[in-house]
Amino acid sequence: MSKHICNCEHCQHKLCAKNVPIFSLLDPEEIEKVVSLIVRRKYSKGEIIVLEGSSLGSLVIINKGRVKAFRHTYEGKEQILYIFSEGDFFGEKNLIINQKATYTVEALEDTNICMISKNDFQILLKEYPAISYKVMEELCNRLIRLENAVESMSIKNVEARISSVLLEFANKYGKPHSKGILVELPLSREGIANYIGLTRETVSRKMSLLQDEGIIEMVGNKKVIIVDKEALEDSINH
Amino acid sequence: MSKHICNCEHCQHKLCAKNVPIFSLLDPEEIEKVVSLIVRRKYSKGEIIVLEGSSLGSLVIINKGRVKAFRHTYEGKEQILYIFSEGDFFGEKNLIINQKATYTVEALEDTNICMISKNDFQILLKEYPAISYKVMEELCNRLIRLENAVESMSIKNVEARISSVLLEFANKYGKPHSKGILVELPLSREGIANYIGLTRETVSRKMSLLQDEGIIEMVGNKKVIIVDKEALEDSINH
DNA sequence: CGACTTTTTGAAATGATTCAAATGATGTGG
DNA sequence: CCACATCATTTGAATCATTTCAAAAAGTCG
Repeated sequence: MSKHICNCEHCQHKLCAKNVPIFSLLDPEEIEKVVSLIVRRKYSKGEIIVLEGSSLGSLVIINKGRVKAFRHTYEGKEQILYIFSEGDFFGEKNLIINQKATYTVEALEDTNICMISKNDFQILLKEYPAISYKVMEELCNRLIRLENAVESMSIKNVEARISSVLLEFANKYGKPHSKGILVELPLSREGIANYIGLTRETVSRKMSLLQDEGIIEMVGNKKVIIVDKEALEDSINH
Repeated sequence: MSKHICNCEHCQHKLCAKNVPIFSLLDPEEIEKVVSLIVRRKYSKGEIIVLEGSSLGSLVIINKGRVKAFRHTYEGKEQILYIFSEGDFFGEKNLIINQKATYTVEALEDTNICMISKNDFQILLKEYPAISYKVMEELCNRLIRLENAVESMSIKNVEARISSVLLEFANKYGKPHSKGILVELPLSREGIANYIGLTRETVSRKMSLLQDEGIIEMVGNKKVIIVDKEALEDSINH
């Protein structure tokens, strides 16, 4: 990981763009150009950044914070599709295929974003093919994530779905801890339920079960320690 | 739709590549170059084209026929992720992020494919940015399809899921008919079940129900007439 | 036409959901 | 820093829909 020059309060130093995966192949001069096109904005926890069905007309890149992307089903439930954090982007569907937002995006915590207008981004894509390549990479990764989600949701074994999600969070947000891996959950029980298509009660019951088995340990409502990662992995494949 | 010069038995005339969406922005000269890189192959119904976990090392474009892309869950069930037909491609994950196949691909009928090696395709991407753009477009569409699938699978109302799939098939494969839209189903009842995460018995029961309501009419096992498309659409949103 | 495969239908079992209540966590103001 | 009010989580019991297993009916193909 290369050191970057950034000690400003809101990460406004130009070289920050270097840390955004889709711009990572650009050289400093090109980064400068990208940075000149960026508009910054801040959102507080709970604020809506994009509403399903609207057309934002910009690519949004997360600079700091976490957001959830979800849809409201007609039944009133929300289905969470993605959790985006630093370096992730969204709004690409509007830029690439002129499609209105397929999900609502809401800040899970205080969040800073960078926006590049449709026009500017299309120019960038043409000028720097390396960006296209990086975007394709990320779209592929997102496809894999959704393919896994579809498989996971077709699985009858609900415990395996919970294990999957806990491992996903552990890989993304986990930190070493004396008892295992400490994970700050980005979502409440209800959020987790909406992420994997269950009810909050079921999530609660199954997580308690995993705790009884000594596989995880809950620390308050917002943290979990993965005590036995292997057991968690095993419980997915049966 | 521009007329193309093609009267050969297996569509081997060069200009056929013009009909592949990702090459559609290229001019005749460029198409020629692409065509020179293509290796053709045929598969019979039921044959495996790619096995999950293998690395094919080529982009595969379907020239004629239909295939299903699926995974085996540990429970032994198969989860179908995509049905690809003429003009669709797969194998892009290996080329773009060096990822082994995330699904098995099997021919649903006799199928002709075109293959372009990883190396050649990467050269094409660099040389013709228009291809990158088209690939991104298609990846976006695939994301939308999977996002819909995830939402659909989290919905409790099973009848709505069946209606969704029937409409999807109607849009892709439907033909006008005196009673409505005649659809040649690409999948058996069991296949449909594996596509939307249900059992074949449930699919059977719910389709019979739709028939009793006069919304569809089954013609043997492999065809369905959508009699009342609006009612089908309504049943999704409630 | 006849053998085989696929689909349909029936009845019982299973497991998540629902609704309700209790317990536990969190954050605020005194 | 504690007490209280609020919100989230857990737990319990009944319900409901899909699954499962089994058998009959219908469709397909040589």
